[in-house]
Amino acid sequence: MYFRNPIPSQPVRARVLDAAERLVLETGAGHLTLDAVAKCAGVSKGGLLYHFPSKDSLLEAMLARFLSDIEAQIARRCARSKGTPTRLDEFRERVRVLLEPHQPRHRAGAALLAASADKPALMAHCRRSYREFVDEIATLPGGFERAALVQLAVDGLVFGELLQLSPYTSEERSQLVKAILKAADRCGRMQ
Amino acid sequence: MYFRNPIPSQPVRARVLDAAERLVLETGAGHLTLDAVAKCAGVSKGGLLYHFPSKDSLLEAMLARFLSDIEAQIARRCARSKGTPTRLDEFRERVRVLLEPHQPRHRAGAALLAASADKPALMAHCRRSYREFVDEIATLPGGFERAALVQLAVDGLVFGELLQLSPYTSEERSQLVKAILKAADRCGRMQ
DNA sequence: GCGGCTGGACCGTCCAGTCGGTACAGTCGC
DNA sequence: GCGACTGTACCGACTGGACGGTCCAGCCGC
Repeated sequence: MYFRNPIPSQPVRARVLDAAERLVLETGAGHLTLDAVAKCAGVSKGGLLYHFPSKDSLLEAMLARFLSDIEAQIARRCARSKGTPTRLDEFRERVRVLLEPHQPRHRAGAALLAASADKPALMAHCRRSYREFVDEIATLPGGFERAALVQLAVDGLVFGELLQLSPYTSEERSQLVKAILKAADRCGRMQ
Repeated sequence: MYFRNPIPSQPVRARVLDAAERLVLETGAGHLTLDAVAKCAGVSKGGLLYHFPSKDSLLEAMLARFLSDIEAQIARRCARSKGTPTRLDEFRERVRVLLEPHQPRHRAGAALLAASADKPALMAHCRRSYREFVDEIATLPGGFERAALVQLAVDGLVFGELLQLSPYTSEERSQLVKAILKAADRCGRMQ
């Protein structure tokens, strides 16, 4: 399993993962090839395959980084505020993290597109992770439904942008983000 | 342009498009190959290429069918109810159509994944179509924000399922669908 | 001089698209 | 009514390039 490694030395790996994400977003998940990634990351193909022995392992690493990055960012943001964070705090920070404007947060979501196109089986891990999250938000005062609806809206916006389907101007987008955050706040209130 | 053709004779074309959608969902957009589509549709490769002279044209046809199918279904559902349908009626029917349980509505959404993976430029057409829709819902009594949020939740649920990321049980799903429909109804009321 | 790391030539497979065909229905001059 | 010809639908071997992955010869810090 490539998920949850002790994180080998960073620089090359990180550059490769960055390159892979960029390629997915700029050329489409179907054009994510090892040669293109190597070129884009400034590594030789041999070098790439030394760090990621197969394309699958690259995809797994992309997903793993995507998941751990989100958690790390949420933790960092929660730590910044005083006191121990509540479930609601975490939920709100997650929404904020996911909705951060385009660069570079979205780049990470590219991992989902790439995995789904190339090896849908890899999505199982993310689905489990999503499930744990859903189980947690179900304990919010507002209940499962309210929080899940907010999360769905977040997903809709993010996926729309990842697929280049989102038609919103940046003003409309920030208007929507504000509305979603407000809805997230309501998840802390009993209904 | 392959969009908006006078619709050539159906049977083979439809079978091919069905096969392409199935392949995307079952094997991932990256495994949508002409040979696989031909085999799955029970046509020879030459036969396939007679109807769709290139892979791009197949993708365009998938998108075109996806878009026109949605409109057709909305129109059919609106026609079923008495009186001339209002904007709100149309909006609600759109939500219902998109959220119809898995088969075969989702199959059509596969077109989005395939196009985004293979030829992201094709998404522009869909984005424009989405934009027109957004402009329309902005005129609902509840305003742009409320309706857009509902639509985002719809998108989130659908894309989550297309990417096999959605972790919801079927009870949870129908609970969420009910909640989304209720929210759609609120779009008809002044805020 | 050894081991972690990099470079890039090379290989077999896969894939989009080509091409030369077959089959058959229609039609037009005669 | 018949043979020459045309257009439509379809077939599948083939090709050239791309792609994932292998192999091995270095390079450089220690």
